[in-house]
Amino acid sequence: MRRDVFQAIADPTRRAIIALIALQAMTPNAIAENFNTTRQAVSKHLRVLTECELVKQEYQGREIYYSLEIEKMKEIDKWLDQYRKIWETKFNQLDELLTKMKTQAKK
Amino acid sequence: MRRDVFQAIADPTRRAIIALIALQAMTPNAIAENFNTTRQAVSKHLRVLTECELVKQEYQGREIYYSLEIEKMKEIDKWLDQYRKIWETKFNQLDELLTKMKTQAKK
DNA sequence: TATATTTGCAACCGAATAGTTTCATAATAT
DNA sequence: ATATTATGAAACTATTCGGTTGCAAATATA
Repeated sequence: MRRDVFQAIADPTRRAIIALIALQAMTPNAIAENFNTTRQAVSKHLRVLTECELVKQEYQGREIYYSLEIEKMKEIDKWLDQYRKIWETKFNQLDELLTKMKTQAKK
Repeated sequence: MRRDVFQAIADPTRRAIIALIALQAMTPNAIAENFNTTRQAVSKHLRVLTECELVKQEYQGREIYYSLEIEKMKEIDKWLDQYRKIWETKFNQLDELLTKMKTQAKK
C-alpha cells in the first residue's frame, strides 16, 4: 500500500490526531477519547500515519505511546517552498508597485 | 460536496497540475497533454481544484485558462505554522545543547 | 491461575474517488 | 450553413476509504 504524507493529512480526523500528539505522546485509547469514533477506527488512522512515518511508536509494557515525527512534517514544508517563492515574488512586485506610486505621488 | 485544500492536494495528479499552472495559465487541453489520462479526467481534477478555490479560471473565447490561486496555498502554510514552531524549538534546543557542550569542552 | 485491560487485525459495509466512455453545448473555422 | 474544436457534465465501473463489529495476542492485576 503506497502511503504518502499528503494522503495522510487529507483526512480531518488524522489532522486532529497529529495536533493532539504533536506536543506529547499518547496511547491509542487516550487519543480515541477525543473523537466520536471507535478506538479501532483511531487505530486504523494511526496505522496510516505510521506507514508514512508521520508518527513514531514507543512501547511501554502493553501500552504504545504515539508521538509526532516532526521531521516528516518538514517534507510538506519543502513541497510548499516552490510556491512560497511565488507568493513572495508577488509580494515583492506589489511592494515595488507601492514604492513606485509613492514616488510618483511626490512629484 | 465539501472540498478542502488538504483533500485537493492529496492526489498526485492534482499536485502535478498545480505545479504545471503555477507559473503560467493553461487550458485543460494543454494540461491534459502532460498526463496519461483522458482530458475529461483532468477536467474533473480541475473541477475539484476550482471548488476549493485553489485555481482560478479566465475565459477567452471557447478556451478557459486555468491558473493557480497562490493565496490559497498560504492556507497550507498557515496550518504548517503550528508545527514549524515545534521543529524550530527542537532545533534551538539542539543548538543550546551544542553550545553547552562546546563550553564544557573548553574547561 | 483466572480475569481484566490494551492493542492490532480481519472481515464486512456504505460512501467517496479516480478513471473511462458517451453526449451536449458553445465558439470558431471553412 | 456546416464542420471542427474546446470544454463540461452524465452515467457507469473498479478501487479505495473510513467506519463498524468481532476476535486474538500480550500484558497487568486480582
